[in-house]
Amino acid sequence: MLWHPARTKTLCPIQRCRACGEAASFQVTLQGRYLCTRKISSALFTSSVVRVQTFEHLLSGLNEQQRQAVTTLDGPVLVIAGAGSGKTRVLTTRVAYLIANGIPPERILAMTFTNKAADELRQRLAVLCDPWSARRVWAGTFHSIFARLLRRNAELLGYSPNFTIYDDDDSLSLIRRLLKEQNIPPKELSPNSVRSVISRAKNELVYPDDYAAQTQTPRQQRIATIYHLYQRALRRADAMDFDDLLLNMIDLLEHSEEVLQLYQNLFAYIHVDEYQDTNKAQYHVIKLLGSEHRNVFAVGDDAQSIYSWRGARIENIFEFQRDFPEHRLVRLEQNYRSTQVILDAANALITNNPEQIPKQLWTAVRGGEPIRVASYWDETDEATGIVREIERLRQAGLLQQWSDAAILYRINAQSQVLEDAFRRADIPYRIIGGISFYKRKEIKDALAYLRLLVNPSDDEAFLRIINEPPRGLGQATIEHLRLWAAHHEVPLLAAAARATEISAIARPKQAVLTGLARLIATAAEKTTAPLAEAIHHYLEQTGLLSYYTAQATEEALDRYENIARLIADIAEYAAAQELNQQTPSLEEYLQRVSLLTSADETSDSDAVLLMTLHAAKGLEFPVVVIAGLVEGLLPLIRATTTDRDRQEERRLFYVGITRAKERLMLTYPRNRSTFGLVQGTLPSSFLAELPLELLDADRPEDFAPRRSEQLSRGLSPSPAPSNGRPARYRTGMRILHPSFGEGIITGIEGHGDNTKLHVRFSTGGTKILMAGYAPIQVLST
DNA sequence: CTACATGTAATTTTT
DNA sequence: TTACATGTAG
Ligand SMILES: Nc1ncnc2c1ncn2[C@@H]1O[C@H](COP(=O)(O)OP(=O)(O)OP(=O)(O)O)[C@@H](O)[C@H]1O
Repeated sequence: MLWHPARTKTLCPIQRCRACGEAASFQVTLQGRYLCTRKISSALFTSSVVRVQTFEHLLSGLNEQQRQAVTTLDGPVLVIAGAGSGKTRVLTTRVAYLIANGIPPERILAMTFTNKAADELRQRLAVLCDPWSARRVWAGTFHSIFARLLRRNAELLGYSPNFTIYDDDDSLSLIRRLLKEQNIPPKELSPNSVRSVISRAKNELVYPDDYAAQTQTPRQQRIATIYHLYQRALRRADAMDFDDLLLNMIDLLEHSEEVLQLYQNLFAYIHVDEYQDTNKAQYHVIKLLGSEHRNVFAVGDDAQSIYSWRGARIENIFEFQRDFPEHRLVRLEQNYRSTQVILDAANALITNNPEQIPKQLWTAVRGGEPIRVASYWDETDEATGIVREIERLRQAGLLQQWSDAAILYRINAQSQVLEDAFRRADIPYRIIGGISFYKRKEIKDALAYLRLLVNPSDDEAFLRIINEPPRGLGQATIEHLRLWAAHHEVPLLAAAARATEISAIARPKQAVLTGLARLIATAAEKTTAPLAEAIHHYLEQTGLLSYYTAQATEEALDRYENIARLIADIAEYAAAQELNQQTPSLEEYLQRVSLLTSADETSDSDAVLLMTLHAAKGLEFPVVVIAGLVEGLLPLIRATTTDRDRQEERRLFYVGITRAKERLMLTYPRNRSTFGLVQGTLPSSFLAELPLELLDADRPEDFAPRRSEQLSRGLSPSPAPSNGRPARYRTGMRILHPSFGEGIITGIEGHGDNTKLHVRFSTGGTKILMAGYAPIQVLST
């Protein structure tokens, strides 16, 4: 495995850029892997007393186990440890330690879960080492790092370096289009389910041909066809979806031995945070990159694995142990985040998951405030109660700043009521994630116009804007254009430019199309104008801006403002780039935007934070409120819920609890209004899994297990989870459904969570309802 | 081709 | 309750 600088030069622009940096130290380390690393580090240790002190300084904030993890430089290291035990701190310090040991920062790879976490890593490194080194480390999410690497090597895979990244919406509308072309009505095969099947397949490394080969049902065969067409369409549009970023990275590395060696050598040290939530494809890349030098450092907690629905595999932990048998396993046992009370509650909860790796966790913070469990009449009440409690804490001086408090919930929809309550109380709040700025319609439209400048083959973008603002181009015109484009195998934009050749389209519309194409082509030409200005001008030309200003409704004005904000954002980006002496480019901006994670949206205003439990992973707050502890919501129970899902819900709750440093409050409403119909709820069964003596509950009798149950729970380590659905259905039962009205059960199909009910409604129709999901009320047996 | 009206079904979590 | 999709009238 020798280094070939000459050959790599053409493949990897990083090497060329680096030439202006510190060539000397670079060359020394380039020769080999661990041998040279050790040589360098030992040389530094012996030659410089000052440096040794620096290392001590780095290690001073760590306990013995943490030090071991940090200072094990060579070979694989796996850190498996509970919440708040300092895993992220260990990872950060270790990167700093490597740099202090003379490892060039650009040879260190660190995969984080969000871009924000990567930024924080760099900020820490800037303090621990120096800002210049911090900036050179390869830190980011799997997706964003892979996107960068893929751009550099795009041609090798048959893409252009400016390939577009399709987000969920783009994929979905593409799939919709393909279904239509195949004459499959969305009712028979929902675009959403096709997308999720394809995505799941990709996460499992199942390619279209593999998938087609293993189809069993006609439905799967249809999906296989769509999957195939979908990949072809993506390629033609010079686009990748999120999953492709991972798959194509694998392709790239397996494509040529040379490229593989290049990156195996470049990334001499590989780090993965939140390792429990990596999927098969991600692990595959880790293995490809790390199998030679074996310097792979992974930290994680199986009890915090909450993304299995996205293909994450806890099994990757065990596979790591198998594939890197010589690894050093480090366990961290001291929790530095939470009080004893909070930690005890979390530990008690998680023991209900029999499959979790057992972990000891202790904290030096004795005692702590009991966990408040508050009950409210309904969700509005609940939100008001939470806000009042936050206000009370603030007044009592127990909340230094608003942002020391976070409200967590299971689904985004829950934020609405909370938002209203905060607004009423006039307390600053901020929603993390949810419908982000970049997902708004007008922003996506504007971005679609921009995408076309960078990638003229981007058909999804073109279809998005072809009649936005309205230009009188409707279904018929679009259909003709599409047929012609398909026939001539050119992108839609190119077809539009040649619209005069399409006789099926009326003259006036041809002119509109060519005009639009010319406008885009002109804007795509290089200008000397500053980026944001040029874009502003372009968006004005498209008519998008005037479309909104002309309407003068409040909504339209809002949209106009949002686009203005987008332009301001671009200007800000450009300024930041120039500050770093880098040229801003639209390409880079668009890539950044498409790879934003929900945690990334920054703002320094002091506000109470509202986010989903998923979004809270890795964060910590002095005060945490978890809202909506209602059976069916947390744990979320759907028709398809399995026991494994239930365990994941429990882990999700575990993640939530362990975000709290000092105070934890859990709330539930006794009634929930769904579609305007009020329904009684049961408190989450998870509440009964928390030791009662740690709680300060309004109505413990609502959820606490009865004495006899408590005894039996104590005896059997893994109680069979009750599935929290008290209603048992029988044929002949009379039931009430909020939208269908009264009906009689005429048949029952399947069992457990898959129970389907055949119900004949008094209104005449017969429906098949999912017993676990449908909001059914039993009237009589 | 667009705009409006009516009916329908629906609520996970996100890179 | 709302959001979206489909159908119909202009
Ligand atoms: N040795 C230590 N001494 C003091 N504080 C520490 C130490 N190690 C970690 N901490 C602090 O403990 C808190 C939790 O650390 P960190 O976020 O790294 O834990 P984690 O294991 O990554 O947590 P999680 O898995 O819950 O995300 C942080 O505030 C961190 O600064």
